Amino acid sequence: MLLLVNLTLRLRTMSSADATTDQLRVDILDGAFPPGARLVELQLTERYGVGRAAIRSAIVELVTEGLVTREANRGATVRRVPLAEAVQITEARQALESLLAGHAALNATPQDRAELRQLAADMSDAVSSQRYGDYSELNQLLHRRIAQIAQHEIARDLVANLRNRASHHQFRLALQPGRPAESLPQHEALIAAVVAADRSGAEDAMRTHLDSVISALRHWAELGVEV
Amino acid sequence: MLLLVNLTLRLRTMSSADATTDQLRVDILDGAFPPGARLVELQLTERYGVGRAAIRSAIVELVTEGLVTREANRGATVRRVPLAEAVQITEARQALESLLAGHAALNATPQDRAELRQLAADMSDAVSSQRYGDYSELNQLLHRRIAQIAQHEIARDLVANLRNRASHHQFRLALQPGRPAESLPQHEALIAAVVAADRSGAEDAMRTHLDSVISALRHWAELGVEV
DNA sequence: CCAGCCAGATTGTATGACTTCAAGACCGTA
DNA sequence: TACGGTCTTGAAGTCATACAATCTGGCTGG
Repeated sequence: MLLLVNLTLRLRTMSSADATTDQLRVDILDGAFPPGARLVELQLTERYGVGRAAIRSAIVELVTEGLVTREANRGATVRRVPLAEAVQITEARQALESLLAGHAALNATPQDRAELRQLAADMSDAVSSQRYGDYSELNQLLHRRIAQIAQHEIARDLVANLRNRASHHQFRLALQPGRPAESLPQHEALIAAVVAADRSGAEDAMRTHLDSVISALRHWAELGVEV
Repeated sequence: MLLLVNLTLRLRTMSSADATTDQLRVDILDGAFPPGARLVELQLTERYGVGRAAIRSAIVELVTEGLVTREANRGATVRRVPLAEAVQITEARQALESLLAGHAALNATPQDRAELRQLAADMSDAVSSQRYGDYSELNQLLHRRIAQIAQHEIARDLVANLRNRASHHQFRLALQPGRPAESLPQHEALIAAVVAADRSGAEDAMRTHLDSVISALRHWAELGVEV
């Protein structure tokens, strides 16, 4: 029922331009348009079967989201995010996700806490049986659930955008050998604190977790790794 | 010289559509379009002397910035920000501006520190001679300078946007009697920590300062104050 | 060999026409 | 009078087209 309402609400709000924006965003995040790819308006009108107006609208929106850059009379390209910027993005995420974790610790319902406990078990299983793809998905799910539980729309939206911006680096980092072993206990500590309604504990756990992501990124930066 | 380069760079990037976006944003923030005002595209084309496309582009951008809402086939209106949301916005600012204050403490040059000291003196003067308008401007200047000194573009941009979103409430709060007397020592502590290159001190001072803003907003919310 | 110029490609912008939608006016009936 | 449905209208949503401005790359002539 709620789902249905939600669906019709989305349909009501979604013009073809908005739908095009979403599709283009997904295509960029999925790598269909890799960083540096040119986004030529006419080509996109064919690809998505809409007019140039819709394409321009989508590009404007994605520029403000930081996924696309535009030069006057030169056109739009998929933004290439340097490692130094990925570090800043993750620092901002750290500040905001700590806030979310703290709120989640306060607002979690008994169902939420049970679900989080289950999630911790699933993550542990995935790592011990070396299903790293599953672990990566559970990882993202955890961050999303924390954000939902916190009931803090402002921070949630900002974090979602920041995650998109750095998704390329985030993805590469998750593939790093040894990362799961390092991050699992951090995630477990985070979940334990949220389940225990320990606000400052949850904030600290999230901060610590993202500290380790940041230092991994910084480590790469020092090695001169480039995209 | 640097200014000139910057200027031409802006001109190169600024199409009339982008300029229109900036003007419309300023007009909204200045109150020329108060919260709830309808933004009818045809009227705006006359006001700004540009085509409908430019107006639509501006509206799309301001929607993603959270200043404007849009309903399908109904049009755009200036967003009305409820107090509860202003609280969330300020909480997010707290998280991000603490980060900025910490970085500013690390990155400030001797010139920056001298300037900040001067700023503290000016603020104190303004309050003691009851020039509250000046104090309010110096207040904004301080936050902007801290953000510049921190050299953290990601957080700086996010905070600038958050400030815009809540500017209405922020403005009303600044007019509150007793606010300057409460916030002045907090600002002085913040400046002292940044000048002393005390990272965690600066973070704490910024957090404390915005804590007092948040509780003032919450206090209003409980009184049932509405916009 | 190179400076300058021309042509193609692409964006920037405006305009007109048409469709879709929602709100309010209008009208007929009980 | 009150209710319910239909009609009108205002505005957004979309597309096609046109033309100007600008960049790019290649060609040409000295």
